[in-house]
Amino acid sequence: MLHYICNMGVIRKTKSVVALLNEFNTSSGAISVITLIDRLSSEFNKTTIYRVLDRLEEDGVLHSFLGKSGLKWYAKCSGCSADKHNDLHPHFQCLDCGRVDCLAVDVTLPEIPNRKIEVSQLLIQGKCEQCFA
Amino acid sequence: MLHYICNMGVIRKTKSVVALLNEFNTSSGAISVITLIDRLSSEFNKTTIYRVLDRLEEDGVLHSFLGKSGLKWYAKCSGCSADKHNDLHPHFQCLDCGRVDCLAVDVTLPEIPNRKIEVSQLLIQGKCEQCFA
DNA sequence: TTTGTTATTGCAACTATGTTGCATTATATT
DNA sequence: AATATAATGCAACATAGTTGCAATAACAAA
Repeated sequence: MLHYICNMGVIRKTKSVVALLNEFNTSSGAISVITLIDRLSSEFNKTTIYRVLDRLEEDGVLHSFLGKSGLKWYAKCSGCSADKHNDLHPHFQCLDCGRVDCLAVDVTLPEIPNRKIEVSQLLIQGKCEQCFA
Repeated sequence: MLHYICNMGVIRKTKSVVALLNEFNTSSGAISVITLIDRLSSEFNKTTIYRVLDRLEEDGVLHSFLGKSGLKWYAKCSGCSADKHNDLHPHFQCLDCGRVDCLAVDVTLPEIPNRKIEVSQLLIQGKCEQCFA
């Protein structure tokens, strides 16, 4: 059940951690914090949800990014650890159904003279596979 | 002085419009809404500032995007009108000084099968020309 | 210049997302 | 079982942005 609890550092296997990991294991794609709070706020305080997500991100289990309108989303990391983060893939948000996915695609950033690139965030919007009829 | 008031549709030349356009004419680069409110809130209500920025964007005078942490930024449009928006350039945010600029660079988006791309937002972060010693 | 239309503004109250401090509880270690 | 401390809940707070509405200002037309 807890596929992602392996080398989780200082994270304890609490009910909220289990419940949140379960959310990400039973659905592909990314989930917004708002959605998680909607689903779990009868069981857990929203502060707890924010903090557990923080910890899971620190440990490389999840990664976060901002969707359109600045809301925070989380998704399972593939190939990330607490040491190294592979967050540089783009995210795709469907303008019809709202679904958000990680794209397993390499982005070639443009050459920018005299600047040092450290992070990049690429959010692509359009119609997803289901809504693109 | 009012370089950008030309074909402004239904926009009236009010004091707040003049003041906001002046901010963008006296500085290159993008300005966050928060900064604009800081600078102008003794003269204008923040609601007014939000609404004028909205209108200027609708008219193609400014364009907006979200910086890191989801804050809204505005910058002068070059080559935009109320009809057509050329927002697809990336934005660069300096992690040292906080400065944000539009990059005059074409981005080649990756090919994504079975999806229709409508918008994309690319935020690059690192060290800007000044801070990159 | 005056008048009339309506776009624009200020204000106050509100919404929504996210954060903080602290006392209490639960987890893992010994 | 005892202990150390990570994790939680709660309440209060912080911040960005929005809404409704009455008052005001900009512009066009007379």
